[in-house]
Amino acid sequence: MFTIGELSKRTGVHIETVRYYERSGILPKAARTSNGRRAYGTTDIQRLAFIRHARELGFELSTVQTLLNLQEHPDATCEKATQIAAAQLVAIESKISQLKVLRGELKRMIDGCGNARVAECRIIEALTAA
Amino acid sequence: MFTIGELSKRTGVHIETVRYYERSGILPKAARTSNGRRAYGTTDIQRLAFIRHARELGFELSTVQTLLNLQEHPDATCEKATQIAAAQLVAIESKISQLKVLRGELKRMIDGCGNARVAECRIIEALTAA
DNA sequence: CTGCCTCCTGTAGCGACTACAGGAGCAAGC
DNA sequence: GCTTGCTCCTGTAGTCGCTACAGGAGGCAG
Repeated sequence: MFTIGELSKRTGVHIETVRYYERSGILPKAARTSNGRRAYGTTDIQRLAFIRHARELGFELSTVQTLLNLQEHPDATCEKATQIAAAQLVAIESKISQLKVLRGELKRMIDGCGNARVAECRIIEALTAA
Repeated sequence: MFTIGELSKRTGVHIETVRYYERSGILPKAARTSNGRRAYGTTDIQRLAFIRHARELGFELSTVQTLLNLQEHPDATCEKATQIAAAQLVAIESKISQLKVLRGELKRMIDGCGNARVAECRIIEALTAA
């Protein structure tokens, strides 16, 4: 059993975020020591690490909740998990291609700008003319 | 002079967003007709289109504000604009490469999953083991 | 005159945190 | 024994950029 600070260090999740997770129900209400402090065990580390990794992959908290529910039913088929991951993949790919368009536009703007006066600035112009 | 609805249609910015922009100071307080409705002119379309385009490029509203200020001083050098655009380019590039990493990880997860039971699911496993 | 459309203000909600304020407990050092 | 400083607690409000109401007024067409 260790403290919230320890849990935070071991998972890289801020203390306040841990408390937020508990409040929003994605982490169960933590056990308490006699003096009212939250006490965590290895199960909690695992769950929090799962959440963190899923969040890093861009899953929303509600989706992470679904994935956690799946994890707790090892005998079910993992169709749903595949479906969720596939949807996320599509979302990420569309975000990538969208960002690439923006990158192109920004590059053109910057290249076109001779660092002269604002009046002739390609960057401002590009935004104005849009 | 036209209404907020007209302005909205012409720029593709939602009415409520226009009012939000006014509230937050990035658009000046609109002129009003005798019956209290907001009245806009071509200058407003231009400013709003500028904002919209800049937002689409991922600039934050406060940065858009800075760019608008620049636009209003045509005789200044556009160093600052270049600097802002360059910073945005860096941010977008880092986001792209980060997303590519995630894409790779998601792909591997999905490929590894044979749609069997959750217990053997590569997706859940990948998240758990992280 | 009855709908219906647009507009108005003001406030609250979203997602996922983040940042306090104000207070309690506990260990170490003087 | 007392101070200092650390971690912890709760509760609330702020962030960003909208978005979504509620509740009401004006105006036009059938």
